[in-house]
Amino acid sequence: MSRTRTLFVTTALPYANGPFHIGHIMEYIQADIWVRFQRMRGNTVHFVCADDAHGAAIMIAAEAAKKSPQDFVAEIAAGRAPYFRGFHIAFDNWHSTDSPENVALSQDIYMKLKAAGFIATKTIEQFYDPVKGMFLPDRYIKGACPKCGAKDQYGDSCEACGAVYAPTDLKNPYSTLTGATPVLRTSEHFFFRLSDARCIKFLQEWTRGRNGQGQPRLQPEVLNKAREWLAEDEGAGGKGLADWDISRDAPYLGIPIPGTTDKYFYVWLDAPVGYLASLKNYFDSGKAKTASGAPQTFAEFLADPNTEQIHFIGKDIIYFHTLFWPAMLHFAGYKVPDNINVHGFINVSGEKMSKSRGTGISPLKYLELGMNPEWLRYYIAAKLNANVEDIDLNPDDFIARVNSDLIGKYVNIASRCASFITKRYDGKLGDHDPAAAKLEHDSAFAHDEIGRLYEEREFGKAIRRIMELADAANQYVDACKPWELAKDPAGETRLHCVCTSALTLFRDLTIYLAPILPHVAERVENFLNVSLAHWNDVSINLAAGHQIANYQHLMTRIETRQVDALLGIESEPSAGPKAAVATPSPASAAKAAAIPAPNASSPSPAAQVKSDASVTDRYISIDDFARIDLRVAKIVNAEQVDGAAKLVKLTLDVGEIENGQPRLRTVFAGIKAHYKPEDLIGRMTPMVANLAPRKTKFGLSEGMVLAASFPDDQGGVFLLQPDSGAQPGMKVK
RNA sequence: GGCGAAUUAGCUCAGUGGUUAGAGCAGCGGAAUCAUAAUCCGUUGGUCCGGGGUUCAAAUCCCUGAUUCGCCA
Repeated sequence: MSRTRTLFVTTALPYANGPFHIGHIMEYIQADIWVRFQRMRGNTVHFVCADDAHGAAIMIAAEAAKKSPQDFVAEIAAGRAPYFRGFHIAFDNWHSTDSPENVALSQDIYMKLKAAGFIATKTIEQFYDPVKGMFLPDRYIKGACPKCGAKDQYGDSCEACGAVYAPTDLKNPYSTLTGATPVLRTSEHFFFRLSDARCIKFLQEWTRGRNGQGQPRLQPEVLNKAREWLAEDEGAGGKGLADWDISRDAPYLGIPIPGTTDKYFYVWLDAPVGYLASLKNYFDSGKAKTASGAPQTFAEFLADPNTEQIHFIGKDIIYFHTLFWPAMLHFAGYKVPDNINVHGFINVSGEKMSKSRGTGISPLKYLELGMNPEWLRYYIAAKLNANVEDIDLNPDDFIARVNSDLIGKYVNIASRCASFITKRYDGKLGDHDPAAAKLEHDSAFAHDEIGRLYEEREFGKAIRRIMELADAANQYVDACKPWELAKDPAGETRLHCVCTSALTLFRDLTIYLAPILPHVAERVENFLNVSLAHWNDVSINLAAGHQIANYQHLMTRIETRQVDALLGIESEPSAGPKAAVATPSPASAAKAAAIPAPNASSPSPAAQVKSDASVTDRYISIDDFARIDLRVAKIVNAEQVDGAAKLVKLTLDVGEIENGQPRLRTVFAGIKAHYKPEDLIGRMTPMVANLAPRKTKFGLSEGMVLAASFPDDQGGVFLLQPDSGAQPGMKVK
């Protein structure tokens, strides 16, 4: 086994002016999967990120919200945790660029660049808002297009005719902050001399370089882009890199530039330094440990030549991470990144977002609807590869892929074998089936190939390979027909072997899926009573006599209605006979939206007051609620269902009459563990009377009764009950 | 405007000069009933965006057009 690695991994710093969108979550999931995989390989990983808390946009947004920037950012930051918990994203540390560490590091880097002759000054002319008393970022200047005269165009290009120009070309320009006519005003700016020959030379080498593992530092598409910027190709006009303006005049929310009284670092200078600030904060807290468990300082860690520095980012911020960032670090004498791993954007239903509509899928709403985070982790992993490609979250595909792969193929293997072991062999495994030896060997042997795919961030290919193994395992079970062996006393021994081998294959699959499905993997550890923490655990033999726990279902299927609810699609009114007219699948008719990848700290987007989208996502209308036909039901009978683990069969009187007779309904409720049937008879409870009937193994279920519980039913399940006096059939409203 | 990327089955995608273009899912037909309906076997389905060219041979290389998406000025 190769020696273990020490990794410092980051995701792009999110700009602290709004909650996370699906693009952020995608990036975090991608990086989290990769980090978990590295840890399973025995590598030491420090996985950190931070809020990007500076810049004009936050300053202006905070002012609009009548808050201090610190309070404004603190509120955003306080809302981060539910996303991480909810989606199993395990950062070691989360910090802020508005922190002492970041001030010290940014100023140190600047001073070193200055000492090395990389800082120049130049007087430039910019628009200034005389009312507000500040220089205006381009984003806050509008005016009429100089070409076609269209009004209210931004200072870079015209949305009406497509003309491109400078803000100073606008006719009748005005400040979007105050409406005032901006005036041109000069000031001295500081520049990082990217055009310096030393810089060009360094970047040409760095971009083409390889990391400590001998792999290219940049993906091919990213390298091409960088080479274009570096004007390495013939015919590029030899324009090369322009110096980078790194200062902003007061008032500005940022870090003061040493030696000045009224100038601050441009937010994009101190934003990536936030990676180091968060790491330093983590080391200073004493929580960071070496592989051997010894404490280590931030300085020691960065000075160690074996430390690998890896950044996950979206394609929109390649420029900053392949030019400025490595050059800044290098010429300030800091360690440079080993890899910049770039991903594309995530679209929803193949369509890009319309800015006015807000975001398409709210991660928070996903969680609030009780949807399983590992569904999304799996689907995103299945779509991700190592290329800079946009991926598409297609609702129908999401449902099909997750249900088919995870429930149909993967979970099913455990589900179909476990009961034999529990019921017939007292929960103890048997010998392995000699006929499965090749299958078990192939499965364990695949760990190299699958590991390589994870390492290369080819998660989609890894999943494809894993599912081939799942298919093989199901075929094996099918060929051995344990249900027939079970009928014949002579098949007893072989039945034991077959289930043992199948569960071994399931164990392997769980290890392979563990970076993607950490919560399921934990539950399988309990179920199989083994550790699955290491990639090489696939080679450990599950011995005869090994005790396993009772199987509990590991994952349920996604239901279309959940995805519809997530997308804000209203379901068909179910009152009355359903029209036999073909309607497009609700999911495929999803409101299209695309979300850009997390933009580490783009200072350009205006400080949109963007709470609207999340607010409208959070509520339903009274009409939505009225669609649910809630009625009081009397439980006239309740009985055990043979063969059902959780279900109780209820017979309900909802006050309905059919052909002069009371029409009673049958509902299967998953409350067996919490109520004795005989205690239920005679009780009143609300039920959803217009829930679409659903076939179960035990008969048709015509509605559902309402009960309260936490997710996973921890702490019990409690049937609701109306106050005394309520009669069957009364509407709940 | 210049440069670049993408376009393959109903859906999501593999496939960078070599049999008759593949997979998963969906669909269809069977089988099975261990599994919280989950499985297995078989099978339908393609103008590889359009057009032209190079080649014994093109989804693949070249030219050109369309659409989409980027980067740059």
